[in-house]
Amino acid sequence: MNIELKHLRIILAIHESGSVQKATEQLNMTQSAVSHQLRYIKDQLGVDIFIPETRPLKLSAEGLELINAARRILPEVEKLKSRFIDLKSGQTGRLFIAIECHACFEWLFPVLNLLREHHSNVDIDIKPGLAFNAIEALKNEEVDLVISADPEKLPDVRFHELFTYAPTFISAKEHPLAERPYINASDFTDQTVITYPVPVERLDLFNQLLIPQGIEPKAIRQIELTSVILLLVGANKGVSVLPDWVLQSARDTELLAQKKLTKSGITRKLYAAVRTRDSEKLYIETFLSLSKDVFSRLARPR
Amino acid sequence: MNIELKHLRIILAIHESGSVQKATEQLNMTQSAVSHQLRYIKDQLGVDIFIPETRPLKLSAEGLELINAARRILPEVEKLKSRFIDLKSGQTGRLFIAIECHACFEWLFPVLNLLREHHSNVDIDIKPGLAFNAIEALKNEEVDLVISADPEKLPDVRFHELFTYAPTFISAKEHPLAERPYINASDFTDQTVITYPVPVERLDLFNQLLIPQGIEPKAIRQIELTSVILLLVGANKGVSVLPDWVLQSARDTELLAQKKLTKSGITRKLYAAVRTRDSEKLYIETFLSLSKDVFSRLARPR
DNA sequence: ACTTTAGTATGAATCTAATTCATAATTTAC
DNA sequence: GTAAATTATGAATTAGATTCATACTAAAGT
Repeated sequence: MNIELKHLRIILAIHESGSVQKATEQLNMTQSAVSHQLRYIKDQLGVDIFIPETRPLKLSAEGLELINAARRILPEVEKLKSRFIDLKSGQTGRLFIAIECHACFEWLFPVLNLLREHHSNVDIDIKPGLAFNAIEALKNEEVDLVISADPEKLPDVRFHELFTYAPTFISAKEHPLAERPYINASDFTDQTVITYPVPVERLDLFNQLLIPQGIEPKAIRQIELTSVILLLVGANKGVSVLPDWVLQSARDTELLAQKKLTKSGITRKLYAAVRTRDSEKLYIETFLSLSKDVFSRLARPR
Repeated sequence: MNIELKHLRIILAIHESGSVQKATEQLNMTQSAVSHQLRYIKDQLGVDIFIPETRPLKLSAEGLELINAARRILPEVEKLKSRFIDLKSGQTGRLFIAIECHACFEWLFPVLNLLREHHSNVDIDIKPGLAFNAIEALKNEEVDLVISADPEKLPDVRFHELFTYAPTFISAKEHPLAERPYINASDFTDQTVITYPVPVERLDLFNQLLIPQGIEPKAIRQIELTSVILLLVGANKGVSVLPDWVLQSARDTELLAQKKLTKSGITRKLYAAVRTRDSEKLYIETFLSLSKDVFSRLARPR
């Protein structure tokens, strides 16, 4: 016994319109096609749905049951379909984010709060602990967006540029290096560097400057909170390198000296990586534009 | 967006078995067919159901929703299908009965009580007020079975013979006609005849004997209850004609004389008329065999 | 009761969609 | 890295659905 949704729709249309003829319109079928299908359905179920040779067509006892079932089942299917329309367009969905850049919490939190206001039907969350292999997690759909500074050319992943920033050296004002116009890699050899508690390869200072030049600082001290890093540097317990926008938006920077790295300065770009097929989803687009908004406000010196 | 039950079944089978390959068995499809369908479904819904290039196949967030929906919808459809299997076989259904023969209540009630015991899932009822056009009501599915003494040759209706009976004359023992070996039509001209309250054309006495011979009795008195008719006849308030089995099963017949009608006697047959397509339904068959059982018990003189 | 009209059923032809076969491309396991 | 298993794909085939033309049936009008 083969019964499909199409058949339920046909039976329902005939019953509600009162005749095969009238049902043809809403079904977009010819009278003949409907009639053939009606016969097929009858053969499949083994019983007459409509009492033969009556006009207007009258449901049989069995037909009534079929109608009742159709009225339970079809709305479920319609709900499913509109759910998928929403999912596809990004009215609803899931946005799990992995961040490779530790300082990014600073601007990401406000962005997500705004995003939640715009898209209350989207499940938004930051997934920690995936930073090292975030792009892989993106492909596996463990996460849906990765904040990364290292774009790759991948067929299924698209990197949307968010903004440019400059990793910037900071020290206490009384620190000897505070006199320099800029800081070189070699200057770090006898310094204690304060960093976020992540592998050094993921820090701009190391992957852009120290590792390429084979230089190691005297000591590394790992601190979680940006404000504590600023405090320790201000107290001359070490030096650090943070994105310029962190410094511009932070309070209590009057004790600090800020210097560019290398004579020409280092600049980096942050990207939001998403699966290509998610790119045009509404909440992804909103995320991108909100990120730029929030960043431009943060980066504006106070 | 076109989505059918077939598609839900395919997705569910793939997910539950873990791979397209394994799903082919329970779907009775080749791997290629499943793969083509999977692609079609993806195109229709506009999203990936399974995360591409992973094995074992892993559901995407959207795929999970689809599975959940399938698990809601498919059991409903299965329920519907097994309901129709039951309906077709006669495990369940409706048995509305029209009776053209008024005396038939006598054996019909016990039959229906027994039938209810055997088929608790069948909705059994007697529909009064359809007696004159009962076969039409049968075709229109207002009723499902008609007790009739007048079989017709119809394409969609089958008449199952139930049993033979003899319309039998009764009078008080002291009544003049009680001396006769048998009763003729002409004997009724000066009699008061007690009948059920139905049109005379539907009474055996009239349609078999009096109307063909153009004879009218002196008076007709209509009484609903068989026992009251017997009482009145016993009290010599009139004569009557009832089926022999009514007389054989009734108490208080010692005051009555019973005579056959005409020299050769009149016999009639009762039939159960059902729509041909219902003929092999279980509860119809049970009805027929129970009717014969009950009748043979009733007709056995006590 | 007969004729007309509207609706329904049906067979053959046509068109569309599904399936198969053969084979390529991927992925996993060793 | 190679072999084994799984999945994807294109072309050919098959099955299924639809159309067209027309026959049939039931209701409405004369």
